[in-house]
Amino acid sequence: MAASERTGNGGRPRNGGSASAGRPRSEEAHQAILDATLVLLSEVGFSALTVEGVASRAGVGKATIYRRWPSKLPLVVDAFGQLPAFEDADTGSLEGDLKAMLRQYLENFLATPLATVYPSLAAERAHNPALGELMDPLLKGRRRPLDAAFRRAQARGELASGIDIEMASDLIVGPIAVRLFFRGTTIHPDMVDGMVELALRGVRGGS
Amino acid sequence: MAASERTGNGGRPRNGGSASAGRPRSEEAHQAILDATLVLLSEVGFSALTVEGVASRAGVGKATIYRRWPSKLPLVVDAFGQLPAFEDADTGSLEGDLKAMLRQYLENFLATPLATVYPSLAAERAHNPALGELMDPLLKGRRRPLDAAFRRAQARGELASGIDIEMASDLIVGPIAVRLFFRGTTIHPDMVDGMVELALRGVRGGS
DNA sequence: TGGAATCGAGACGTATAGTATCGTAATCCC
DNA sequence: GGGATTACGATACTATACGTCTCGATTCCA
Repeated sequence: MAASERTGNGGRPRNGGSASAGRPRSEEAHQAILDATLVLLSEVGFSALTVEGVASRAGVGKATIYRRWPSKLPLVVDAFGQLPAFEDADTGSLEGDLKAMLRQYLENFLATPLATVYPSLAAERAHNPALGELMDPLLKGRRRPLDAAFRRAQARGELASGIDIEMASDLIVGPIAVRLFFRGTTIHPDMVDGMVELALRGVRGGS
Repeated sequence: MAASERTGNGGRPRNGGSASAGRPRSEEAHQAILDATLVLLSEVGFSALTVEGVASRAGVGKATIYRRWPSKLPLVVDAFGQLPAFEDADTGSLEGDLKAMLRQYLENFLATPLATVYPSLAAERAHNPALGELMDPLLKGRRRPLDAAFRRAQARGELASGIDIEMASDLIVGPIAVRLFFRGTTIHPDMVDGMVELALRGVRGGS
């Protein structure tokens, strides 16, 4: 899988364990390709991203790319894996944790052009189950600090233990995703606080 | 071919108001193109949708398509406009309204392959501002019944008048969009109730 | 009846995906 | 060291799709 090819030892020969002579794959080229992919992704977006463009920007031949990734999609998935994710913040309260993490994530990733990879991959996975399987572990990992905050809150007794954390996490992330990607709205960092409060207290609870 | 060629709004000539001789645009072709677009969209998805495929499926020439839509994207946007949206439900309570509307929308649209148009358009708009402007009125219109339910609840005193309806609406729609499009999860209609309750009462409010 | 704009069909040029083939360069094994 | 093996960058190649354009025929208006 692509995953095994980017697990640190990127410049590995094709056969992981068995005998392998010959020139090893260049780790430099590997990283240059991923970097170029991210740069181009933020410059022209996913649909205008061409493999030839990546090759040229990375200073490698096309074959060097196709030797590592079967197509443009897994390449972008791997590049996606190098993007900043949620960073755990343990402030002592659930509300504080969520606000801090969302602010950080917003400023470091969602507000950058790189964030457009997200809806592009979402669009593709709908008709490409293999892509979904490639993405899911990545997505899950990226969101882990969020789930951890909910679990800490439960441990503190701050949150009912019966709460469905997955659903709660969707409730926090969902509105931001919709605004950003579907409605094309920019989100001011200050708006994050209001959103978190609304999600925590509920629409009906009133502010 | 003896069909009545109504010069309706759909097949309007290039010049809206001024004099126009010549054969009028075929309303049949217009609708056939939109229909074929939707069929193919659900069959192969957006990225694999080809204008040639649409032309062939609709039984028209490519020029007939490009005469009406400058590119594939606006065509898909127009087709998108023909898809089922929220249907207003006035049950007497906000919770009832939301549950009913979401269930209906889920079953009539989100659970069908047609729903994949959504993330595709979201992906494109990120790097195509013109598309965003084309979509926004459509999106706003589709969500209007949802906003209306919130306003009714406010009028009944069921909901604090200070609530930001746009944000509340995002809170309802967001989790579903994230599950469906980003995480690739299917949503059982029964799950809608739990989501609405969580959004209304808040994560912290209780079970 | 003639002008105008349409129709379906498809040729055309450009661009990109993905494959295959160059000659060269790096590494392993003997 | 030397030979085998594999990767390297570069580029030619096939196939597909976009968007433009032309064709003769059709349909409507004046």
